[in-house]
Amino acid sequence: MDVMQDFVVKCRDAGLKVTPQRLAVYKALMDSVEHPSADMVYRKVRQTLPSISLDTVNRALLTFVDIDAAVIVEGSGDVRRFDGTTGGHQHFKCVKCRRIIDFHYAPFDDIKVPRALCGRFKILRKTVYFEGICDLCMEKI
Amino acid sequence: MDVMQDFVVKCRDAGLKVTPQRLAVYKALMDSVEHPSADMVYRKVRQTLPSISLDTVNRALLTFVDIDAAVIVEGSGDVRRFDGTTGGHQHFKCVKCRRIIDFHYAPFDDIKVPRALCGRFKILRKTVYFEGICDLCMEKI
DNA sequence: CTCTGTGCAAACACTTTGCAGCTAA
DNA sequence: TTAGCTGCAAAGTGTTTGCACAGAG
Repeated sequence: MDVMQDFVVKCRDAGLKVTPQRLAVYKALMDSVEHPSADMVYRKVRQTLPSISLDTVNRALLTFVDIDAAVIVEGSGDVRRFDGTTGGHQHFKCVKCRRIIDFHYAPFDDIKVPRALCGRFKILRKTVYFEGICDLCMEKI
Repeated sequence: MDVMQDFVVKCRDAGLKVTPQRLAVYKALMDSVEHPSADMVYRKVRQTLPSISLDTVNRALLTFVDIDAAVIVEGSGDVRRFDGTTGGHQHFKCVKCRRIIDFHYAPFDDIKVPRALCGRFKILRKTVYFEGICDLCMEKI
């Protein structure tokens, strides 16, 4: 299955137009491993689409979140960062360099929602999230 | 044990001065259940200390995080919010009204860190975090 | 007395909004 | 053709920084 093709289908299903900008933003997001901010995506997209504006990138990313084609990475008070891979992994964030690293530990994939919660709220997203100091930053100390 | 007394000790241990501002900010944070932003704390503190500035509140809160007297609540791209209770509970956040609700489910208190991670990184914080739509917002739909 | 903390103000970074022209469907 | 999208510009919001003075230790 082609990732870009899936994306086009997702847009169509949501009644969204498939524009060159959206395609470029999505591609840049999917090519990233660093869980980029809007600005990081903007810089990358400009290499192929120099006329695009930061606002468009921002709006595109937020739209992707709406249609479940991306997620906003959880984190403690920092710039908003995105992830084009919407499931099947967890995040570790370095509090020094702010690098976000994916990891996958199967037991965390589908953790149980306490009864007290699922009765009262509609749970849309469940995450396990770690913070700490990464290997590279440890060396520097 | 007195919470404020503990705080004073924590400051002293860290070599921080115990100022009226810090005491007031800490008290306001501990009296809050809404996981306030700097601005929310600021408004509350001004009722008792009208001359305090937002910057001081902000700096005080960040200092508290440094000395482990508070944590920044995890969340997906939004204003920074604080919690004076540093452990023993988890957070649910409503994506509509941005309300943050504490819950406690014992199995989440001390989740296991995958071997692949703890070898490479120094883990400082482990959280389980849920997002969704809260009871009040469900009614409105 | 000394050195940290505070208040003020400005700078900064990120995000959001309004609008006119453009373009995918 | 036309509803939705883009680019530009400006405003808004939240956060950080520099500095002189004040106050805790």
